[in-house]
Amino acid sequence: MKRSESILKEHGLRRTDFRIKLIDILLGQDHKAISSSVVEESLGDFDRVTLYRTLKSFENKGMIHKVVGESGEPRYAMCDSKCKVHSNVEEHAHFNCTNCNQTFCLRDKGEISISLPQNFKLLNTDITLSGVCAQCN
Amino acid sequence: MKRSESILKEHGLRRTDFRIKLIDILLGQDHKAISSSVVEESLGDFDRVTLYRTLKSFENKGMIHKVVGESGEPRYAMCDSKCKVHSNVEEHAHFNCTNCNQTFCLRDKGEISISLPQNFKLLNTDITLSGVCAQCN
DNA sequence: CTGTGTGCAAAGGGTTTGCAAGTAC
DNA sequence: GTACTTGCAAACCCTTTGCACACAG
Repeated sequence: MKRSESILKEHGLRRTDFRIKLIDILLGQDHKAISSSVVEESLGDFDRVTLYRTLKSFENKGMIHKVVGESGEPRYAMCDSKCKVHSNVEEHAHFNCTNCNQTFCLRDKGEISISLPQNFKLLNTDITLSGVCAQCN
Repeated sequence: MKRSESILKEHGLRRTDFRIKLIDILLGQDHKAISSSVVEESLGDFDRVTLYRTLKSFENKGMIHKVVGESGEPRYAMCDSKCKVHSNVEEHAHFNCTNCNQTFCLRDKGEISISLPQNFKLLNTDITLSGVCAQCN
């Protein structure tokens, strides 16, 4: 069984062609988060509505996580062991290259020290770095 | 001259009723970033297109900064001395309350230590915290 | 067979564009 | 008077919803 198929089975979702293709695309991104429009380019023949619904269903199952960058355009990446978005905790930071506009999932969550106003309770930290990636440097 | 008017003059923009009203609304938020829909509620009689254009023009002038949270909904806040978005550097972190959904501009930029992949060049750090604010706590 | 998934059409909502009229300076 | 602003209408684009058909299990 392909990896994409076992991922679907693990999460109790039916193994359809569309979903397998989508997971394969996401798995092929090597820790980069891509937008739905980029997914579309790779999908070839597709229905946009199905894509949206499938992404949402994957997200709900904790299979993928959504990153919303400065542009507001949502991007998606497969979750791995360091990805616990379903419990509202981002386990890694993201990096957006200002040149090629690609978004990378970093291995590191990062350590942050910041002073909050009185009586504010911190639950989650979302860190998005930007700069120039290795390819563009 | 009102503060809002002098801000406009400083940035070389004409002092129209709409702009003065908008700046007054933003100044009245006490370091909270608000969405355009919230601005609309305060504006009363307004034209949405003018609002979008004015926000964009203010942003380009470095008078306000835009924060895009997890929802992807853009929010805006007046810039102060600690706000240098026009040079692509965020000088403070943001905090989003998961209860009241308000976004606060923090005084602190925060210190972060994180390891980047080889040859990545870091230019900017965007930190968005979430949790419960003092009012909701 | 049954419930889940997909495709199509249409609606919804936020944002942008074009253009004519209005107004700050 | 001139260039900048505004208001209105319409276009755009992404996303969601409704519903009938298709298909995995």
